[in-house]
Amino acid sequence: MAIADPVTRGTVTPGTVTPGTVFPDTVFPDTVTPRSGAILDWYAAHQRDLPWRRPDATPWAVLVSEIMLQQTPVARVLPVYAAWLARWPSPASLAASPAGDAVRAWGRLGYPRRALRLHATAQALVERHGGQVPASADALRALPGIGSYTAAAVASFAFGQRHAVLDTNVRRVLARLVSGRELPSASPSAAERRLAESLLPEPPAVAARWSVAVMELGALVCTAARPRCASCPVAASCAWRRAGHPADGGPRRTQKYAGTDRQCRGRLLAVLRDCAGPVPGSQLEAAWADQLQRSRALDGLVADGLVDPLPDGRFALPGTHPVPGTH
DNA sequence: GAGACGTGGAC
DNA sequence: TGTCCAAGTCT
Repeated sequence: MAIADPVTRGTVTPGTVTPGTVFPDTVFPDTVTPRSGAILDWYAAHQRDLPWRRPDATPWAVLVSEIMLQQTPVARVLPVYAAWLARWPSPASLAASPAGDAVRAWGRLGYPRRALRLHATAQALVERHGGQVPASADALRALPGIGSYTAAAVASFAFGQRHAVLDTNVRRVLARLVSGRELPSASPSAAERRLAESLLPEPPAVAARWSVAVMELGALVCTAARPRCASCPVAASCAWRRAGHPADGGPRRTQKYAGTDRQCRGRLLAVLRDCAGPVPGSQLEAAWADQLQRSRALDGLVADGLVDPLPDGRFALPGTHPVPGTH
């Protein structure tokens, strides 16, 4: 008789299978293969205890974590995440606050437009989804700041659905393990998406767990630099390792930061964030010497909705100060 | 599809 | 010290 253990072994028949036996991944189509089983086992033993992975994490909490984690290290997210959910435990609570409060609470996480979009998403959830986070990946994808990765991640991790979750970690693991390349391409291809879907275990709950397991493997073991192959549960079947760890193509374009508009925007917004109320233009002038660049950056911040220009010439975080004639 | 968009820790 | 890098999205 067959025994179904969806989390670790798939469907096996006692007497015909011994633990640790190596099969090609085609032996158990539509179930959990030995390779994915090895990753699931590794995850069970080595996963980090992160607040958004705990059973009491709400879909809203998972959504908040996914937005904060975009391009941002876990260690820097943790304290902001905790403070954010303590203050805004539901979409409705965030929607009821001014957007500028969200930008201020975002602190120095970076890419503050994420705070603005998360606030807009909270409002959309109240207006169109009864204040709830939708379980549908398509509905999630339609929300501001939520792209294909985040939609799949929330549908998987908050609702236990079966979606290919293609973040940079998963893409790097698959590039090495299956394609024998050191690094993934600049953006996910259709072939990559098909590959990720083909590797997904069939039961939705197992697929969701597998996705987070591969992400964790990429974050802790199969890292971009100095991968810890000696600690990897699937090193034996890794195409990149078997090929001798060939280095990927040419020079990666390194993005400058010092002296850019980006840095200037960051400085200006930091002044607004660290002041309780509106600030005069003179205070912003002190934050950046180059007048032309400062003016351009400030215009950009206003255009993005991150800064409100007040009639008296001062500047404020959005929605934190009444602007006459806007309603 | 290339470029814009923050920030700070690690090596 | 400078470069690389971290659970992407939008235009």
